Amino acid sequence: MDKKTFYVTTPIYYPSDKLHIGHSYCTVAADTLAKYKRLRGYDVRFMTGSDEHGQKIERIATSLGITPKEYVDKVVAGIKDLWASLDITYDKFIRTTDEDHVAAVQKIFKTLYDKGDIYKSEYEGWYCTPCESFFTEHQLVDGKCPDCGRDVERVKEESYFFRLSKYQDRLIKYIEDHPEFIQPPSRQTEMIANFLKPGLEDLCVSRTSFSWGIPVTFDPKHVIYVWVDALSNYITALGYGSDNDELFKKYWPADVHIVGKEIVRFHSIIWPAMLMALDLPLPKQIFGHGWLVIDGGKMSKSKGNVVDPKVLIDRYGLDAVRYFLLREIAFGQDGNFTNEALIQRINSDLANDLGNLVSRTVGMIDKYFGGQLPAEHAETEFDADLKSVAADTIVKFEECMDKMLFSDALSALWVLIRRTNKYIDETQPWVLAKNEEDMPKLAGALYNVAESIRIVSIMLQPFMPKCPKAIHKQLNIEGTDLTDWENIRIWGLLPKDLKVEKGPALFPRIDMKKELVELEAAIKAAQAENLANKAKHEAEEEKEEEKASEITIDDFDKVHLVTGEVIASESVKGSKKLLKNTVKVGNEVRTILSGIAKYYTPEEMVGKKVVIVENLAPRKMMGEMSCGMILCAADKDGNLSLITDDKQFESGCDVR
RNA sequence: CGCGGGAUAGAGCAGUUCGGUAGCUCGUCGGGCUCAUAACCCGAAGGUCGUUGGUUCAAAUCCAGCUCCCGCAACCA
Repeated sequence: MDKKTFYVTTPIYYPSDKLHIGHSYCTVAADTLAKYKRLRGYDVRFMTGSDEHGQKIERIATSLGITPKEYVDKVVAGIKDLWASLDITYDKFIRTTDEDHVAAVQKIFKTLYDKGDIYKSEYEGWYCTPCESFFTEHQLVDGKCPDCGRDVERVKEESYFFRLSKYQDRLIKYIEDHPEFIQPPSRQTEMIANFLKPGLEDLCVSRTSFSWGIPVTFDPKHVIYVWVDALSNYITALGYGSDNDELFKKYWPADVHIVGKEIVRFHSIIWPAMLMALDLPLPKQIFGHGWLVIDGGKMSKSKGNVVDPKVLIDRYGLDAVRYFLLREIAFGQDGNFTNEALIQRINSDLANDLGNLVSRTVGMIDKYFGGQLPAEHAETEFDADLKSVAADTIVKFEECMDKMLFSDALSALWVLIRRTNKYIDETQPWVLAKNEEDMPKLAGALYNVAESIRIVSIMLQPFMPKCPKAIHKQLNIEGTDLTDWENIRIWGLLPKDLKVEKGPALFPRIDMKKELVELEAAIKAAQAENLANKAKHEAEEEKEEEKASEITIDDFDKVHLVTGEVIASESVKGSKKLLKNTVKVGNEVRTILSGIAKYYTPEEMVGKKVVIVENLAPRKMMGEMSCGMILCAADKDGNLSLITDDKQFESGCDVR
């Protein structure tokens, strides 16, 4: 008989920037669910990917002087890297630039057009020329562009529209008849009250204002806008609309689309309407998870407070990061991300409770029995309760996992871990070890602890890729069926004469005070690097614009360039970038501050014949007046190289 | 009156569906133990459950009003 299938997806992420910890959160949750379902014997299909079209990508690529495809190729490589470092076991990574996706989307668009669910009309809205962006009435801020604050103009653009309004009543009915469709329930309330009840407008599904997208086959000046392009990925990735739709037949409808709360709307209204239009079944569930918030506010690039998951993984390992994300925050709600909480979780839950439990257990078997238990065991009065807590934990854990209550599942699991620690205190192996006649009791107690650890390790597997394996190695059951879910309820499967191998600490304790300082510095450094990259993008974008506009010889004459000789140079207090240079220009001596400290030492500067902008308006920097500017060549990474006078003329020569 | 979420011990949260002695983790204090990663186990202190009013024998929970915080308002997980 065929196994039951389970199809789970994450959103496809927009590669306009590096992904942050929030994206990791969503993907780790989906991966944990996928791993759990595989463990429970399901035939799982787990998909993630990237949504690569659109104006924003086009613009970034242009500013970098590369094609959009070259740009997204680079970002996607980074995303795949990140997923590898978190052990994300996706079965398929779809890219909306994949050929088969493009073809399928074009087919879907045509089908909907032929059906009359897509029609051609005019899109009317406000247009900001400098931003090249359209806005609706609502989006404007005081009647001006929400991005740049400049005036906007009323424009009409020919566009294709999807008859979203047609499906409004069917959607309301479907959602009301299927209370499990939108999770958690508060999202359902929001969707109905906020969007469905006020009425749906038809949706603009094509654009002519940019070209980086999938062309409409029968009207190529239009590209298909994000809705049809991106949302369709969930079925095109299964081969829908291609010659081979076996996967589609097998896995659709999806069991759950895991999405962030801000895009629940697209997944619970637009996407189902599209599916209805295509006469396809709807996904069984849309789960809208919450956000990781920092200092009470959302993480955003403009605030510069995004957390780079790589930094955390490098410092603490993927197990700890995955555990923290799913334990600390109730899935479906917002939760705080703080460095303190992260380290605290690692220390109390992972190092103290779990890591130490394994360590003390294996340590005692080593110490009292030379690493191998004798086969003769005796019971203690505490055994029954430990076994019953273990049994209860399994039931609770399964219930929580089925409802995607990851945090509660882990919380339940830790009840068993603590109970096991307590069992050690109750049985007092160190006392039993003193009497020869208590050896069977001692062996039995340690055996029970090991069994409990085995059961814990089975439940841990979906959450942590590494730690359960390390435990199995220490218990000598790596790769056996003792780690399968089928064997989780049977107490006593470990060999009676269990042999153990002490390993390194699973989660070393972290010195909170010291680590906080270092971690903060590491996060800041990563953020600063991101900001610098962003600034570089913007600078290059500006350069691009400048290049485009030609200047006349008169314009050039305005800039007065002369040669000068650096006769003294010193670093500027409080600045890492600036050098204060004393420059001789003919008979004149002037002070010029220059941001080249990273590339030249003051000693190197002295004696250099440089080119300066003589008539630049003086400017104060770091408390010093700078008169003029020293010219440098800058490569694409921002490295600087002085422009010098090849024949070493006297200083003060005109440069033209 | 645009919509949604939130307000519970020093911190972070659960409990609110279907009213009935206020619970968890961390932190603090005290004790126990010594196998272990200064860990583990036990105990204690600490809350007028945002605010005002209502229903009820009984309200964190139901109803009405108010205050403050966060988010959304057509692609930020």
